[in-house]
Amino acid sequence: MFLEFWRDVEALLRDALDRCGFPLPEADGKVEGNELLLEMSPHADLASTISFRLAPVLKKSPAEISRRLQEAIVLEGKGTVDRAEAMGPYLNFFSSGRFLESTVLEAAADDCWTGSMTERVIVEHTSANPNGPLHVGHIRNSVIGDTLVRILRRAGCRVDAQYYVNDMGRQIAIVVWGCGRYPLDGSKPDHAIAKVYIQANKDLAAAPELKAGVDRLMQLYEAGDPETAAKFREKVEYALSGIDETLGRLNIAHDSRRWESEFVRDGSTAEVLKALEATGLTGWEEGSLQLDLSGQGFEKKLVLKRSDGTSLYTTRDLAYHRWKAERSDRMIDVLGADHKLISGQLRAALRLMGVREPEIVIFEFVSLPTGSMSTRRGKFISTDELLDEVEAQAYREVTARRPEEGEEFRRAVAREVALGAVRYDVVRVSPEKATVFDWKAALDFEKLSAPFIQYSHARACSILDKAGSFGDFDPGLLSGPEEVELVKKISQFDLAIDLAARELKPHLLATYARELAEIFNQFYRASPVLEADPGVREARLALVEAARNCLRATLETLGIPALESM
RNA sequence: GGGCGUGUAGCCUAGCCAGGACAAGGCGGCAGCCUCCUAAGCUGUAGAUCAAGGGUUCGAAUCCCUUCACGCCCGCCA
Repeated sequence: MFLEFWRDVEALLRDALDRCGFPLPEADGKVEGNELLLEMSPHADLASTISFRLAPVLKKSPAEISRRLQEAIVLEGKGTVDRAEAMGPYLNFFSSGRFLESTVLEAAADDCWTGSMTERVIVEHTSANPNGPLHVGHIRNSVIGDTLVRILRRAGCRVDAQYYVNDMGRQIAIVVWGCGRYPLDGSKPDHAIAKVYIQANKDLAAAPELKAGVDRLMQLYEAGDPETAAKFREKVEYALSGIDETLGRLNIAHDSRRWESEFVRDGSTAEVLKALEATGLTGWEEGSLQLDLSGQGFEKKLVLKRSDGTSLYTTRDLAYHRWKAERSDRMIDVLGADHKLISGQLRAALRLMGVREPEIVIFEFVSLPTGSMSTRRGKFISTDELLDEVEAQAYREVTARRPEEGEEFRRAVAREVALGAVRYDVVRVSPEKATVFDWKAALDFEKLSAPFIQYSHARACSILDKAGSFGDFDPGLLSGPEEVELVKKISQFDLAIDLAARELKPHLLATYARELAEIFNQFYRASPVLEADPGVREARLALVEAARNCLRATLETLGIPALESM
């Protein structure tokens, strides 16, 4: 679809540059992959501003360069391109009727939504400490991570979504220690663990001498004491079962878990330490092993081993990343902004060891109107609570709109609308923006939201359902402006996926989804389908089918259920 | 104090990395559209010195410098 059009335009433009004897603009290393300066434009299907770049080199006006290029373009054999026009300094390209027709045919056949990437990718996301439930800060990690997984799969990659289980940290030792003092009540496992964790922290704050008990647990666990290991394993698994349940409500599942203790037990953490010592940049300070990263631009030394001999999160993480590097072509970590510094140090240390560095997607924090969240202090809105509230609101909405439907239908719709609303609300904002959680916005199901997109899909389904089967169609009859716009937007599915997959920007797909739904709704309003004249009716039905398939593929890639009725 | 990030209409956000054709959406405001395929929809309208100041450029929301505001980090926590 659109990527093919893009490649055809590139070929035409390169060829024209050749004919004119014009050079490619200086590749200043920044324009990588787009030295022809092609961009989306409201004035064309694809536009180039290359003439501006060439003007000082050729000592000609941009308009003249565009005119010469247009004259030099030979369309022959490029079926997706209809024409090129020099519009002042700009060079505008327009897609052909044949391109639009084949887009409708492919999309209606529902077999054009997977790209051609083939890399093996490991995406690590969520990886929350198993010391309590996911809260509304964590879901940003989970939703961005899972959406990236889905986008990369859609692009063609083989993806392994991993949860890195922090079972060796102090937090977990505190949980295990706390469980020795307080029973877990019968509530949802992750919530029950949090209660003990919060109480244990209070105890420790009140009586700091108790800390020794926690330290001792950490040492025993690191040493591999079987009884301690069983306790840790049990509590962590218990918390994870609750976390998994919540993730399930969000339509998120990991393919595998890696426990950080694995990397201590199998000796790879020790190997990493050895490899780092071989760089000559490590040293012992006050009994702890530290790595000097000043050559990599980090002032602070990185502590690799505590003075009591136990390892630290970062050291184990280095072993984990070495493991991942050996098993993937791309590895991607989704991390909160608080990990910016440490992940930079991690990359620097990997560089020193000659291990490929991960691509890191950093997202800024979600805070409450009253301030930042904290599991330790019990100050958070849990994801479960959020989903419950949104679901209740969705239930009220669907009951008001579809009173004739049964309880089961309304419950099911409410659940899927709520899940979609929460996911979309998170994914639509670019990760580098800090956000403040807002109940009112979370419960708003209007235009800039998942239900808006789900609704478009349901409308398309409704039309197709009423139409039943229909015969051959001529896509050439789709010439109204709303029809053409819709086809063009459908064709851009592969572009949206490709861009989001290469740049790891899931919010680009959220934007695409909104635009697609919006254009479908405009088409819906302007173009009767079932009552259209024979011929036009079949063509429009095919377009509705194409749009339905595209909406469904887009929603699925966003992890949002594509409801057929709501 | 140092590092990183953010600042776009009353509110939330896209665009910024790869500078170019009128700064794009949503919420809220105002005005319309259901004898017609689901109105969770569609149409119109008002609302922006793109934080401030300087610079680079034929051209800056976008690049550079300074300042201000907010967030995060600077732990033998994760």
